[in-house]
Amino acid sequence: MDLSGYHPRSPQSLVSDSDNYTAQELKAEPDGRQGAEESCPVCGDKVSGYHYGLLTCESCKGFFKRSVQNNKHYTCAEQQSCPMNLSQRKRCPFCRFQKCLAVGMKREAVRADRMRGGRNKFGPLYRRYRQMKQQMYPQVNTAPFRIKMEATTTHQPTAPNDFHKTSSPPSPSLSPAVFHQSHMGQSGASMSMSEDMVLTTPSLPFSGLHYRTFPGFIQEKREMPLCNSLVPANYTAQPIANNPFAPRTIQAPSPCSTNVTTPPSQTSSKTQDTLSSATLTTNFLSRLMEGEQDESQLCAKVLASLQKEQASRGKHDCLNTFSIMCKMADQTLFGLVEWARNSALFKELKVEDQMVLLQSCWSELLVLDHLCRQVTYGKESCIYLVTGQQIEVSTIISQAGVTLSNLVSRTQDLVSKLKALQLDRHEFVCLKYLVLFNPDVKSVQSRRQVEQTQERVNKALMEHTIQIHPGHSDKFGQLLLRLPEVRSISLQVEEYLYQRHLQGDLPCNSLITEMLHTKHN
DNA sequence: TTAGCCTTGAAC
DNA sequence: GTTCAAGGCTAA
Repeated sequence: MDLSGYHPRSPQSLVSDSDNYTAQELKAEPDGRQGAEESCPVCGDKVSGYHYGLLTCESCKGFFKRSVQNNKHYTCAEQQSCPMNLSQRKRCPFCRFQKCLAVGMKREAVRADRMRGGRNKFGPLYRRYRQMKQQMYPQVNTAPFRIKMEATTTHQPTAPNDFHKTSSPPSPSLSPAVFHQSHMGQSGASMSMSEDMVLTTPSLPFSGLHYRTFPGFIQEKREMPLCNSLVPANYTAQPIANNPFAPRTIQAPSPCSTNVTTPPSQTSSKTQDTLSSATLTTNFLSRLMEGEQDESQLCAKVLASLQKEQASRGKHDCLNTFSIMCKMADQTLFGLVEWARNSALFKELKVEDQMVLLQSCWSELLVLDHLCRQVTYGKESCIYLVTGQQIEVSTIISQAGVTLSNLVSRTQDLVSKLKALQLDRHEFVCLKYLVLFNPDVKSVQSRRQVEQTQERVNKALMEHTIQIHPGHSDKFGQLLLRLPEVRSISLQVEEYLYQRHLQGDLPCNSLITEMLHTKHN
């Protein structure tokens, strides 16, 4: 196993003991988010540290260990969906163990030889998780945001499907987003990030940052503290005319209540077979959609990160535009890594394979993410940033060098093609999975498993395009034909970023830098 | 069987 | 020498 590839011991590495966010720190820090006493993802009890792959409490650690060591086979007396919390965790070991596995506890971390002490292969993984947590939930409570914000135009955009509006306000703990709203308020704003360029937000298509999401889509049900509470329980998203990201006529059943591995019900009718196949595809796609990150949350994280970065600098030491862009990309990348890590399909892979796959495709995922944002929100002549700001393509091209201009042009060309194809959200997610599950990556151990998943996603994408766009028979092929260009752009991005890094332009303590180093080492 | 505390030992 | 995630011990 070679984990060093994923955690280079370079001087630029983020990973250092002083940077690590230990379980002790997690418990001790008074900060409202990261420093808060984290709760066990299985039962909600207080975590005692990393156990078998993730932060859990002492009792679930012991329970998981006993279950695996003694090869326990529990049964559930109910419907295999027993509530799991501090007071009820002892009631149903079956559901408890299932929850342990579902949240990502790893059987392989329980030692077969029962050897005590020492560290295991998950050490680097734990470090990575801490690092991600630190980056994704920075402490931003008190430091003033020193990026200059200037209100320019009064603008109160209306969301096309703003069903969150009447709900309760977001949690006060979401300080970055709250800050953003209170400072940008009802106005458009420009962010003077450097002397060389000013980004403006002349027209945001959403009524409020907190409620921004892909229009027409129900919020993800799980792990969505921001939006989940804002969606009425009985809400059903309605398709929006001409909105490629709106759900179509085929309504996906709740992913929680369906089992994609369940064979179709017995029927001899060809029509029914087709319907069952369509349902299976829809269910599978729904599962893929489960882990999609909410755009507003990502936006809040990016803003928080920028705020933290700026707060740590001197009053007259503003981030330049390139640094801000890098920071945005870095936070987006953290989000993508988190997305992959939370994916049920991805979790089935060995940790080593997860790492090499992510290491191989991170830049492609970034490019795809960017493309999706442009297709969804972007205007023809603007680039839509993850922060909700827009920047004129002509401004970039006039001020950027040859390589960057070329990259922007190529990307915009691709955006145009994808817009013409009316890429929808399901298709976009499938493309991400196809890129992630690449069996051709060198040193993948479970190649067959990766291959099978890729084939499965491929099939789902094909069936989806046929179901949703029956009049556009070649859409599937057209979508796949875009992937080599995505790959090509991503390689050019990597090369460009590496050159900027060698020139000292890239922030050292970034995930992107680390990824670049790993590749070049 | 559970769960809190203790011991261990490789990695740093 | 320190850290921290393993396994072990044991009272409830």
